[in-house]
Amino acid sequence: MISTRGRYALRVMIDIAEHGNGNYIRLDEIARRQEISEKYLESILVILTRGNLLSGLRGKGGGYKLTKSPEEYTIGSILRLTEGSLSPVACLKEGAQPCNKSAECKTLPVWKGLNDAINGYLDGITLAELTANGDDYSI
Amino acid sequence: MISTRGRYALRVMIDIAEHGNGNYIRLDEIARRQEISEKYLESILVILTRGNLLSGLRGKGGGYKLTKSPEEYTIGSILRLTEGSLSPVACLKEGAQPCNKSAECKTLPVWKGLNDAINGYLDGITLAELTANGDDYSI
DNA sequence: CTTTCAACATATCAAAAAGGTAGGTTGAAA
DNA sequence: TTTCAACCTACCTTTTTGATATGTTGAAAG
Repeated sequence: MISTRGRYALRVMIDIAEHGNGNYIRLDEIARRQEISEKYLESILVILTRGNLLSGLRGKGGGYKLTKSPEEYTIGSILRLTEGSLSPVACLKEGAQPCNKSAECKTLPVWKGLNDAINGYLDGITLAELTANGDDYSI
Repeated sequence: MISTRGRYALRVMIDIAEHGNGNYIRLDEIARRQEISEKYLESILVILTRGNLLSGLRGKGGGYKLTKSPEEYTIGSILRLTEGSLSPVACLKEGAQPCNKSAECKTLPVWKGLNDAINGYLDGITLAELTANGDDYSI
């Protein structure tokens, strides 16, 4: 359900939040710390950068840093970007053409409810709550 | 996330609950009504039968019927059987060898909470609530 | 102003999963 | 003993996942 792309993305965001302190961090440093291959990690950082969750800077002193403070990222926003969508079924994805049987579909309310449960849960947690210096997020 | 296997399985269970009335229903009848190919549907019914959610009878007058009343099936139990698992990550699947980094894993609590949210929601709905004659399950 | 450094871009690839098809076998009942 | 319909095994195509390799651009230090 959640692929390595999304899981790694979340780990990376935590890593940058904890070690960044507003400075740019190099890709190879993150890769080493998180034990992810540099090349695969790069493809994930591209997504996060294009989605404006991170900003990248080239050349000496370059790397990646957060574009906002950890409290402003929900886990849902990170995973929706990297996974493409968190919808349990295709017909609930953003921009999906509506199913012509949606009126009589007996299962649709289940998927809608599940969708809300998933997104609601993940949007209730921020990146700050997962970092060492963040608040504890246990319920 | 939820594949056609699980989605079809749920639709089929609703179909049998609504049209069965304790009698055996033939596969081709369900396939026609649900507009699913007989062969693909067969592979799904095998899973439901092996998992004892349905019982099958061969020969004339044969088919499939529920093994218990619709109120006794949770949606979660149907989907867990057909999808294999509803865990958002591999390390939370039943019988997965525990990750050696689980102690320091900052993301594990997120996955555990998500797992609980998903299974809790889906185990809170029964098959009876999705059938025409069942109760409305809206919250 | 050129060298260095590190992000950015593109192309390719193998393995696994999803989704579906085909044909034959068994067992229950008429 | 014939018919019917579930059951079983094997195969196949397409898509997704999870990478790897090679080269290009742009920012900054010297």
